[in-house]
Amino acid sequence: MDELVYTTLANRLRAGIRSGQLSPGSYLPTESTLMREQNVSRGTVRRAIDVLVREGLVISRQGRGHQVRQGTALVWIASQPERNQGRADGPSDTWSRSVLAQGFTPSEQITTEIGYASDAVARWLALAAREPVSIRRRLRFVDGAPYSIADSFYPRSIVAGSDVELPADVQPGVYAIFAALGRPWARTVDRLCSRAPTPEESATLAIPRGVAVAEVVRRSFDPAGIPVRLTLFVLPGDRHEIEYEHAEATT
Amino acid sequence: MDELVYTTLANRLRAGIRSGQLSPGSYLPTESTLMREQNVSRGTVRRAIDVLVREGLVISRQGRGHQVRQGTALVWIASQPERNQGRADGPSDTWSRSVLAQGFTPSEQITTEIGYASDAVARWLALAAREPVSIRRRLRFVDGAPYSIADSFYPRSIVAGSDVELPADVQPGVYAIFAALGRPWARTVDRLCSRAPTPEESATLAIPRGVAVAEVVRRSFDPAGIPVRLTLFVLPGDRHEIEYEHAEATT
DNA sequence: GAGTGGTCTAGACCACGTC
DNA sequence: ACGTGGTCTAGACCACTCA
Repeated sequence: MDELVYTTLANRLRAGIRSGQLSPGSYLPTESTLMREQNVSRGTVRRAIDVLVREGLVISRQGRGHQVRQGTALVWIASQPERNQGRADGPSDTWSRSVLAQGFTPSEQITTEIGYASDAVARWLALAAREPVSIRRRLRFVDGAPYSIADSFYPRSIVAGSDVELPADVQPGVYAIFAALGRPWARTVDRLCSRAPTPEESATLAIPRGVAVAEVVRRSFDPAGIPVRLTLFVLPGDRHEIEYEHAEATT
Repeated sequence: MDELVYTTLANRLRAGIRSGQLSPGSYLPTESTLMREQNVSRGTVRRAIDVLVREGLVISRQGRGHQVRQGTALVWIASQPERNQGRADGPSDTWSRSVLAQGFTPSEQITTEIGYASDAVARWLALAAREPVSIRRRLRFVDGAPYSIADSFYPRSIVAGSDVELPADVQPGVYAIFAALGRPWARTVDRLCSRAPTPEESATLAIPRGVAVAEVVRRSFDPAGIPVRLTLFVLPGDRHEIEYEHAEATT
């Protein structure tokens, strides 16, 4: 069933990685070595390695070699997104806290801009196309390496002039500001899909060729059921696990 | 920035698909046609098409051609998994109900077996390795086509002899049975990751080459915090969106 | 400059689907 | 029998890294 040459080679290499024979951080034999040892052509060798790259086991860099990835998948806690807003002890958002708890150093680069809603954003926020929105872009880093994107979009009709538009950690939290503006949210829904990254995402997040990303569309609705906040997360699949807790599992 | 030949060709084809020029269900030009028209070699043509296959836009079949996929991504409602258990009006599980609501026909093929916990299952269920578990495998279909896998694992020490071990839709619901056994669950946590499918998954779910799957590990805990149920979902990325609702989004 | 991986070509054979 | 895509080979040139 598995007589395919590149599959067998991929399996052989994968076994070496899993068994620890090829330890994380070390390099695979070079392509020419594998060609010689396994008596296959370069195309076949590259195809086998490509399988491992797409599985997130191996990182390839031109001029360097094919390196076994360090297994550093972080857990992204998606539940209760606002639980820590405005806390005094340490960073105020759930993401930073959970990265810290896993022994790594989180950081964020926040920029804000005023723009017009794209078609997709308008659809998610139930706005007319090209209505003004306040955009808050967060590029997240773990131990200094780019990790994920979290871009929030707010209808300008709600947040114009408020602190939400400042490019900094918002105190005492975005939710509090929305509550003060009379538009607290009462319900949040996430929509996930996995897809191939766009070229821009590959570049800013340094996503290895072939790795998929999870895109999370998070919308928050006010008590009247109108969406007041949209956040788009882009989470590279090779460094993320996502965790959700169901609040009430019974009935 | 994008001078790569295969990338440009992929972009050109993708544009044709998005614009509707290449409508869903129709076939791309054959590889030899593209070679001739674009003046590139076969390897480059195949690489470009491979990009589209991995994005879930195109399906390739030997001897047939490269076909534009029909866009039929269903939404998988992950929240409140037990809400509909034991209902009389229609199918009892949330999945079937949501597929019906989206205008498709769900079906399931349920098999049960008694086995021993693998390392992974034992770890998730906090069991010793190779402890006996009751396994309930569900292969789910939409309009007759295989769609996803949902395999549940229960410690045999809890469910031995109960209706959970029957290969049928369980009445009045698995939760009710666990409650009757004195082990209702009080908390459910999902862990998601996206990865490449195993060869078996590719075969049973007919996953096109290169498409990633989302794996969802769902665990339910009894009031003492002991895991009593483990369900592993395998959801091909090209036909699924996953939706979570946050129960309490405030504070 | 030597060696690495990244891209592209040209050609071969095989497996599958259709006629 | 023919055309399709799937696999594999051999060889070329380029871009990058590192000594």
